[in-house]
Amino acid sequence: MATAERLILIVEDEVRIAALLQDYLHREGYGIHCISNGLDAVPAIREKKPDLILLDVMLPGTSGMDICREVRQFSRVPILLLTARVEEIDRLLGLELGADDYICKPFSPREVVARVKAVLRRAGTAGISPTGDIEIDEEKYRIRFGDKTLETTVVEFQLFKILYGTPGQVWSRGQLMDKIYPDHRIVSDRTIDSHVKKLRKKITGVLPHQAIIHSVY
Amino acid sequence: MATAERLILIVEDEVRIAALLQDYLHREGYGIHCISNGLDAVPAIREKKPDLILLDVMLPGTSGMDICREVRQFSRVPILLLTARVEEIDRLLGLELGADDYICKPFSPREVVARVKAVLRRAGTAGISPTGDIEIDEEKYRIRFGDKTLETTVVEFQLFKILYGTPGQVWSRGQLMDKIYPDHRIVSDRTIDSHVKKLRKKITGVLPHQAIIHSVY
DNA sequence: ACGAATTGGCAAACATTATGGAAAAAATGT
DNA sequence: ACATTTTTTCCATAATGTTTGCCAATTCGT
Repeated sequence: MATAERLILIVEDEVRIAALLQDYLHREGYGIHCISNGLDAVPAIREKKPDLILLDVMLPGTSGMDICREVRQFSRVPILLLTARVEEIDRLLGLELGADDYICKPFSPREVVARVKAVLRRAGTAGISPTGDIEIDEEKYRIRFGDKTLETTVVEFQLFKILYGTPGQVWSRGQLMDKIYPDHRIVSDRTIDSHVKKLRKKITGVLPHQAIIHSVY
Repeated sequence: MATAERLILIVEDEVRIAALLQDYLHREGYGIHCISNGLDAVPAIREKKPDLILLDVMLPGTSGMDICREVRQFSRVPILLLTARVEEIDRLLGLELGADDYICKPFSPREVVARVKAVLRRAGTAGISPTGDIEIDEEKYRIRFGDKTLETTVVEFQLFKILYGTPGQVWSRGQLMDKIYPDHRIVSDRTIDSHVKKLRKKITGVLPHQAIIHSVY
């Protein structure tokens, strides 16, 4: 099954670098959105809901580290930090910002592309989940909570990934449809309901007395 | 009831990295054995029979990939590959070495620990049988399970080797075709189905009530 | 409290994928 | 060339997944 186009948000003040990255990543088939000011980053992330963020550490306005921390309050979207100096990486690692990878300048665009791919591939599989013990198997469409495993179908799996990746966020049926169906296909609202229902059922079968997915009128 | 201590074999030439890993993993209660030379790896694995192997890809002596392949000929012990560059992962994934996971340098030791735990957990639940009771005869296309022997045809034999060498991994029909037919010949998908069917039949004839090959819808 | 709109749940219709049987086609041995 | 085995294709059926329509339950605005 094909996946929807991945959107990458680049937060980088040096225009030339941003353009270079945009160029390379676009060529790889990713959708790109660029931001040059740190202050605009968080609102843009909330709105665009990108699949991955390339985040410069040194920014006018806010620090990339602060943005990283802030984003982690409401989203688990993969974040790749760009930093000027190698020595800094050690420090960043210690800070446990919740970033998924780090790249040093000067970097080759190819390397960035490679890391983006790597991070996207293992998005979810890495055990960096704040909630604790969870593991997502992209190949078998399995989700493990602690010692219990959930077998899901493709649609349910995608749905879970979307919702899990954006805790506390509200999605409309239309938005979910756009995410799940790459071809902007139109299906009935009931379809989403149905999948949500099945997913809920499976989740409560494993985590009883714990409402995971909430509805907003 | 006491559990036997898990032994982890680290194959890494950079002493500082090896020491770091040893330190962290030891603190988690694992038994550690370190090897700095690729040539010593396979004999050590045969002798120590570790529960997991942390294997550097770049090694003096032999390549980690070769070691991985060689080990998979006689054991299904979980292998975690360490690699220097992200770009390399793409290549490694394509090679289908039968490794269980990949980690890029620079990695945080915490991440390694997390992945080690994850891989061991998977291996534990998957009920992987240790090396002993199986023997593969490349010449006569025979596979011996304990005291029972399986006579297979060439295609069935290849199929078995591929699947046996990569436990838990999901293969598409196309991937299997590429593996089985070196000349990139194109055959119908049903062909793979058919061989899988026959192989299953032969296996269940010898190991009843044991599903070995699973399908992912 | 009431009607309108939204959501939840179910079952049936529909679509896709897997499996097993059988037979054609190709390869192999005698 | 013939018989035998193996590989491949085709088909019918079963199993699994997806989507939709319907109606009850819930929520919202007035």
